[in-house]
Amino acid sequence: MAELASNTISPARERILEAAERVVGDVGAARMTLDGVAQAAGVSKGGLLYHFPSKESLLGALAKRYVESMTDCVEQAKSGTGETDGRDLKACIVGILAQQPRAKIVGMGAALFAAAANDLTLLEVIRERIAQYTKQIESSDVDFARAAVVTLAIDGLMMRESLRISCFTEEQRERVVQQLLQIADEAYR
Amino acid sequence: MAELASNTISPARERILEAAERVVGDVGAARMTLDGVAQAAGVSKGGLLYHFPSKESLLGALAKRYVESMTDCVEQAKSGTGETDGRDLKACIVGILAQQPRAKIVGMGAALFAAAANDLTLLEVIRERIAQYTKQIESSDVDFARAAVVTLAIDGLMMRESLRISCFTEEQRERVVQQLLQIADEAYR
DNA sequence: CAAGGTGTACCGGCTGGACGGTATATTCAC
DNA sequence: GTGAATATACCGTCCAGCCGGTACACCTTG
Repeated sequence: MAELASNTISPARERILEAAERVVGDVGAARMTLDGVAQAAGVSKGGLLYHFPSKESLLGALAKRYVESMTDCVEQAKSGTGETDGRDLKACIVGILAQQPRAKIVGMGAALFAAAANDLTLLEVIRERIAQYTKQIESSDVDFARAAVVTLAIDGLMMRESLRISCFTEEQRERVVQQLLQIADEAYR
Repeated sequence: MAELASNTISPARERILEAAERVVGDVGAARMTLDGVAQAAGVSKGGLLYHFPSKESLLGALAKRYVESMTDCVEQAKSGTGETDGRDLKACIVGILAQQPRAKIVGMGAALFAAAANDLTLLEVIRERIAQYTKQIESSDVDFARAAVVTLAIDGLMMRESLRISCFTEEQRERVVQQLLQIADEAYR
């Protein structure tokens, strides 16, 4: 478990969020109920509602958590490889796709779809993040189109894996990641 | 119960499917109700239930329609550019991403997510299609990794647009498509 | 051809159950 | 004892699926 530097962290709160992700992955976004999440988290419904006053707030927290966790992964990979900032395209690839507990990313993707299924506006957080990133690669000296293709491919792979419709073998997946790294390199000519 | 052969095209049936896509796009997957779809299609709920005996069957039809429509787009683009088969990577790009009524793809993507939200198993159709396509690019003489990246980027862009979180300008999007075409070309060296 | 029969397409009300949310009770920490 | 954290019971709403009915287009058959 990584320690979260953000706001006050309640252990129960975290347990609920994790349980919610599990439930979504198991039964699908639309069939995720508050009772189900509470049961999976080992908490009563009232306890759940204490931490998240409404279903929407739970979904919102899930979406927010997704963005934060994603940024964490990239940040971690960036400091790990010692890349200068402005060149975090490769950190995205390594940080997101080569993550050790693969299930983490899959679960968070599923949570994202849950948020989307229940309320499209909950995706605003993601949209802002994408807008920010798009602007970043546009204003830097990197080849825009190549960099954009890399980010799109990352999204595509994540989506497939979250929806469990990815059909790559481990070896094929590794080759794809290597290819993405190469395209990212080419973008820095 | 009336079993409909998959080929029979009832005008009402088609109208319902289109309405369902519209509703999903408007209110989100989880808030899609049979009443809402029936109203949007200009039929009564009973009429809807006549064509689709259950909500699941409606969702299933939506997913199936998605796959079929996708194949149609590619097939159409392939015959349009006169490419030899085995080289339909570029046809995928042109057929799916450069589609004229953009809303069509967006709507179908939304429908796909609706199906996924209500029942993960409905995605089996998509999974099979992806498996088939993965095998195809693996066994052909095309550079597997490059081709895979192209398909992933297509998926990523489609997903972003279906979820309305894409932030590209028209001009940027065009450059991305051109870049994909170029990478597809490079894959055939 | 008329009268009754049969199948298709569609309608709209109903209901049982599920689900989100509230109100209230209880426990625990300080 | 005070307030945070958690549990239980309950309420109102919403919705999927069912059912009985209608309209109409066809057969039959006498």
